[in-house]
Amino acid sequence: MANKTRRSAKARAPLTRERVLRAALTIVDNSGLESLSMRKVGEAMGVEAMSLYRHVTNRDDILDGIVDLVVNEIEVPGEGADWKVAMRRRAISAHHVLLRHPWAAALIESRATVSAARLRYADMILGIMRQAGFSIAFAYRAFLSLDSYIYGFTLQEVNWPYPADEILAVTERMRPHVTAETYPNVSEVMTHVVKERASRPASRRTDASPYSVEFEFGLDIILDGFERLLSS
Amino acid sequence: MANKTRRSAKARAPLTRERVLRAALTIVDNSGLESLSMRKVGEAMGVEAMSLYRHVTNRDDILDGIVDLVVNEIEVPGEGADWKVAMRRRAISAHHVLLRHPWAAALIESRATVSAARLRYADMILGIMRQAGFSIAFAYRAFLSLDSYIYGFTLQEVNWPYPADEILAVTERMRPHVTAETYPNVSEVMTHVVKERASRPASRRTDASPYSVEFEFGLDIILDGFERLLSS
DNA sequence: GGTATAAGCTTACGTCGTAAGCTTGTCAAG
DNA sequence: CTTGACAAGCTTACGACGTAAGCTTATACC
Repeated sequence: MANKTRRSAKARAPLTRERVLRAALTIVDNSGLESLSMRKVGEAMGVEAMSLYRHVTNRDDILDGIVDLVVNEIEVPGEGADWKVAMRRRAISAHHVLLRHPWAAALIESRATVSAARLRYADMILGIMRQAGFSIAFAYRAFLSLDSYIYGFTLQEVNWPYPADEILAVTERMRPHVTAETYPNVSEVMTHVVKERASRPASRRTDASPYSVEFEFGLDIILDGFERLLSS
Repeated sequence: MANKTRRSAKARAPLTRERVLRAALTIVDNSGLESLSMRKVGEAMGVEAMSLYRHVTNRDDILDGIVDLVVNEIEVPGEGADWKVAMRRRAISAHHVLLRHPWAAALIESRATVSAARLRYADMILGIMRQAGFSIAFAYRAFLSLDSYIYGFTLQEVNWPYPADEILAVTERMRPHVTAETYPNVSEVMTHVVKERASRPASRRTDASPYSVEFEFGLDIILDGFERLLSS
């Protein structure tokens, strides 16, 4: 009772920016970006919506905050490793992280603010390439290209109408509209994908995403391109 | 007066889905995605918001509709041309179109529905590659990779804090936070970009986007990668 | 005990998408 | 010319949203 930090009847941990962002992240991960509202975040913390404004400046600030939480989840190997291995690993890590938070790819690219977390991220990646002998101009363009690919691919992937394990259901639903007469090439690809998935081992690796094969196809083309330019 | 199609005092063209979508597109192009509301579209057409529901099913339907308008603006060369030239041209066309409608890149990728316009688009591109000797699996992956790059790059570009012609102002504003001590590699790149822009002719081509050099850097890496895989 | 401060709360405003049902102009059938 | 059906646009209303302005209350220090 006479506890130094005693609070009113309904005791609860005090609000902090950190805790607000965590609560928001949970909501967004569970129910999607569109269901993030100040009122819902408040409710999740047992607090009124307006109380949040003591700890974050507004809704956009929350969005920027959870983007940073996600960016910090991406693993960037130290500068010691071979640049190609390092770039490949961080690309795959980014891919995984963005799949774990399917709303994040869209949000990261649509936020104009460049936070400290993103600066740090960019700096590490540029550093790895510079140390490997990339010129400044080359490292800059390589970074832009590779990140464009990573975000673009993942964005398509997470917004694909249905998850990869329902691909059979999807194709069946689309079949009536996609026939050899209407869209011959799409039709051809659809049957190919279905067949190829059926024959693919249940999961190549336990942690692999359903589209990691396709992701790594483009990734390796880009990295090989860098390598060729680097040695010329 | 006794006109067969006489309308009430305040005459105006009748609503159609087409006209609603055009009005919405104008609003979004002029004032951004966030300011598209049913009420504003109605106002722009001299009509109440609820009247729109006779011609579109809801707001999402409008979004799908204007995405299709934009997708149809992308030029896809016929199947006759060399595949590499054709892919390069349509990538650059897509890039231009997405810059003309800066909200579109984010929206296209975040819409789950696959419209007829997008199916037609995909079919033409797959067709060009198939005809050039790409296997089904190869064409599928190439299409995914290239589009990931195009959308990812443009999405970063349109959300860049400031347009390219203000790049000097931007760097100056960021300088205090980005120094050789805090983020050495980003700092290095920033000075390089500023210098390089200063020496670059005002515009390489009149219709070129400010980042077309960077865009085509990654584009050519990917296309060259396809070429190498094709001939092996 | 007194009082300043910070944390959370209440109320309120303007905006949004859209459900439900109403009015009115048009035109074919009788 | 009347009738009545139908389509197009309108009115009203509801619950959700972000957040401005100001209030209350619990704690911390003198």
